[in-house]
Amino acid sequence: METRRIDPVNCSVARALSVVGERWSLLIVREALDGARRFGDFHSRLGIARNLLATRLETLVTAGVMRRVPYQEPGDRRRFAYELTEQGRALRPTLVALLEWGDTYLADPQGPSVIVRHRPVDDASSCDEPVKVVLECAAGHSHLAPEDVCRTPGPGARFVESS
Amino acid sequence: METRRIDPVNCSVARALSVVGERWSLLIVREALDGARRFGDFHSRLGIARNLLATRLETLVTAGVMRRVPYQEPGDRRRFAYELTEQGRALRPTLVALLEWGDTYLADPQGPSVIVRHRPVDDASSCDEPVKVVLECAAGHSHLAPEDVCRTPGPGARFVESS
DNA sequence: GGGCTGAGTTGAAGAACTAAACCCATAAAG
DNA sequence: CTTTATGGGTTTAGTTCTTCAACTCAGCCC
Repeated sequence: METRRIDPVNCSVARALSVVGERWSLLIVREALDGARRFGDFHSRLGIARNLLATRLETLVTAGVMRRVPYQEPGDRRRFAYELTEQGRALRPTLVALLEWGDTYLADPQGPSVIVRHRPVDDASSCDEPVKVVLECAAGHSHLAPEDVCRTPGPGARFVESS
Repeated sequence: METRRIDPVNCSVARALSVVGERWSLLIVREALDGARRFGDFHSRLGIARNLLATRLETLVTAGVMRRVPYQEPGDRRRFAYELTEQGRALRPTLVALLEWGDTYLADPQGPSVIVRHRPVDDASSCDEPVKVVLECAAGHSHLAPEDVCRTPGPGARFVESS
């Protein structure tokens, strides 16, 4: 029997992974969300090989996730920093989801090493409660369980035949 | 089989990525969420090399993301299928977040190829609206922007020296 | 000039990925 | 009872990615 299925490779998940699916990309984005800006920041925080860091940063810049901005500190030469674009900051939910999953199933015996809180950086005034990622539908139903959702073809769907 | 696992940083994101951060792992989980069960399902849907699929499935099984279950179809020999554990199904929000990010920034010109809807598989009765992932804090503030959250140390935090 | 620092490059070794051929057990066909 | 087909892998060979360490380069500081 032939069935038509959504082409699994023509899919935003696959495209997203082709940009941030490499071993270090999401960790680089995570450090950037946490304030890393310079080559050496990323290198020393992550322990990634320098050449790999260079090519990853370049990949992320050409993909539009990060931006290479010149800067100059007084009494120092002109250098480059890497900062997230809006596209890069939009990866926050993905990282929170991964963090939550890791905390739940691969936890350090001492508990999570990082907690994401509801507070803009450098603003001590707001609510500060831990943040979770939840699935919510357009009709307003929130906290959907993984079983409560399914994939359906969208306008850009390609189909493949399979037996 | 020996698995490498170079815990780069003590963080659940890094630990999560050491399980599902390899090139195909999340796509395998995605196909499983969409109903793939057998070796050949994954192979034909994804086009992944067979040996790699075999080791990925083994990795996912030993990591507790999938389970290897024997089954037998009438008039056929006993075979094995791979199904997600609860831990594996819990990756749904991560995949929805990646899908959303890909749809927003790497979209196919025709629009998304996949839409996730609020409906249990094979239940035509429920609301069917598209699903999004949102950040929500324990105090009930919902739809937090990436800028509204920050990382803070948790009970299991390790600290490293850096200059 | 000589040394130091941040920001990379280069190169060799090893690990991971790909593709294609091969293997094995069962079952169905001849 | 031999042959062929099929699902589910394993082997092998070749290519690409990662890693680590060593090297370069430009500008500041003495």
